[in-house]
Amino acid sequence: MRDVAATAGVSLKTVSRVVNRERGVAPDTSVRVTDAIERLGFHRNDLARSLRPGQKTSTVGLVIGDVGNPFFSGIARAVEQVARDEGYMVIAGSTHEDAQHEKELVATLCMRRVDGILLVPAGRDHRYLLAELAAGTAVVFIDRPPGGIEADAVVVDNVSGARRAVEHLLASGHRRIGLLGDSTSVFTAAQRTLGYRAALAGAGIAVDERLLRIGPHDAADAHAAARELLALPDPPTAVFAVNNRMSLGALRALRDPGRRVALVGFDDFELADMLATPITVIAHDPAAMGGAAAELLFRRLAGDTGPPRQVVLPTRLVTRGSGEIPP
Amino acid sequence: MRDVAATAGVSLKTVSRVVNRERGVAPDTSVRVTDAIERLGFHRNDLARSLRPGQKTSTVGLVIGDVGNPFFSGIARAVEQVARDEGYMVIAGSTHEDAQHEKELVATLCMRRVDGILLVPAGRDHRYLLAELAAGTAVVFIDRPPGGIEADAVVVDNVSGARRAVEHLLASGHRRIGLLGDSTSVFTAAQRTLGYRAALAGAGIAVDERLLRIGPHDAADAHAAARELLALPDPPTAVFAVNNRMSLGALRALRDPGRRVALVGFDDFELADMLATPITVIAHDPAAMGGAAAELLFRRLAGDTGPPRQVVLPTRLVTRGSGEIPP
DNA sequence: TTGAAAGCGCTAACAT
DNA sequence: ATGTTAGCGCTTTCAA
Repeated sequence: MRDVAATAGVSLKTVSRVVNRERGVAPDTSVRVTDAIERLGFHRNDLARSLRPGQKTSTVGLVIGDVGNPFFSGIARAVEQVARDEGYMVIAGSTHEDAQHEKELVATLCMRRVDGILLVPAGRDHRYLLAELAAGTAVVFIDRPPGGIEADAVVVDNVSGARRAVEHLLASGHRRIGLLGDSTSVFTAAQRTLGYRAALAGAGIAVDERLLRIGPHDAADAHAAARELLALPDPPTAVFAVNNRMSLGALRALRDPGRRVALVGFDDFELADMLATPITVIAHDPAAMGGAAAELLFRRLAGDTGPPRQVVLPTRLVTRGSGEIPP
Repeated sequence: MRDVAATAGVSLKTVSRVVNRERGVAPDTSVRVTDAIERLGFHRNDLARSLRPGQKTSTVGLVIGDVGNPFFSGIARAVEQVARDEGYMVIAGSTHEDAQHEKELVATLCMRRVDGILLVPAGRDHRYLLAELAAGTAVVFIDRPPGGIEADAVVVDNVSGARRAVEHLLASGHRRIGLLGDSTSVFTAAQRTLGYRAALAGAGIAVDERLLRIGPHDAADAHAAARELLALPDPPTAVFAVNNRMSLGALRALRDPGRRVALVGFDDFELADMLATPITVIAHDPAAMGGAAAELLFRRLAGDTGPPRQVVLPTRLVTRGSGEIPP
């Protein structure tokens, strides 16, 4: 910037004025400065800029489970869109569902002085965020609520969605319904398992714990777990998969044409309607969730200081075939 | 940091030493400082840190087409992984295949002083990067080569992959092969169209331009275009789709069970093997591409100053059924 | 082992 | 309409 000033024969402040489009610069001076900027290939250093107190970095942090998972990339897409409209950039990182990793990512983002953080938490205790919150960093939780602190959150109605799924299977006459449950440390998976239990309880059916497969975390694990279920002496006639990875695993295990096992999955996914047996799902909208969270964050950044808000998004049952297979 | 120094009763520099784990600090002094840091919830300001000349920001920029597209999110995932291992964060943005948008994103990243940029370019002219390159910002192109400048690039062998796809259809006896071609402004789509033409030329078949649908850009466009193809008086017996979005569109148009139209798509995708008719594809590995590009970038950041390198990754034909349907 | 002073690139406040 | 000065939070000499 100093070089530009020297080249244009003006002071630093004048260059600053031109760069930031402040008014009160003579047209010809402005042109001289613009020329110098062009000639020198100058870019304002936004790091130095945001060093001044009271300045924003115009950056938000996004912490998700895994960019490679379409559920999370759907969120990321929506967040990026909103951020872009607000003139913000997004720094993103994946936790791979590791609480320690989540903390490290958040710490790194704070050192980078992001104005706000959008967080799909992996851990359950977020008291480590108290200092940041107090320091004025806006934080909005996505998909899973905060633990140990009060903060904004946008989540899905997991329990009733899962309950709905299982009730749908019960309505078709299923009585032995398996569960592919992901790791209990994943909040949504735990909630959906509760919904599963609630539906069975509501129908007066005792839960057969042998039909529960808690623990598998990726599609390959889920595949193995689903095979185990089918290999039981008295296998389930239907399966509820708590998320898209579980559904994928289940699909591969269930495709054996000899047996017709019903399947309902939580999370919709691309091509679910194009499969040999189209998949019935509890659908919700990751993009809407990401968008709502981003909107909430920017409202905070714009000065909204109301009490923490919790937005709960609805789910809907999409029947496509796999969930309507009779026992 | 000043507060920490005051609280611990030491100088700024001593705090700096402790924070950066420099040696030459008495153990008890170090403890006092660490306590103060803890008590004050202090985080080093990495922005200020990287303001000093010669300092890195430990940040790389990633410019892709669209995080929501699994092809790009596969790249992003691999890049993030490598960056993480190197202690870097990733700032990402999507161009939505708009050249102007690409330039703006790159400019923003430069203002944020990223150490390097990984770029899936939307435009064809990258001379605007010359100043940055000269200023020492490392740039690696992904999926599409640079235009007008010399720079590292990791790409896929598009022409021969596409040629292979079409030759596979020709080998089954197809003579009227439609093309779903995406926008010509997308480099890979253009290259794959060349491969299509080359295969037909090699077989001595004149290209029927009415079977080419150039222009559709998302799956919905592709769906409409595929329907147009099928509605022709003399429709194609096979279709080559130049990328995953085109394949998705084609799929939905072709699922009418009454007619059996063969399909080969460029880009593999999740569940391609689980569809009613499993899809034959020209597969390659977006993650490998992203990973290789990131490795190359970090080698540059580590001081490698060799001539620009171009890495060309192979493709492979994966036959699953849709490409083996006879005419 | 510790500290003082200078300065990175920028902008806010205050001249001129 | 333009310039001067100070200082953001840190690290880098250099000195004690």
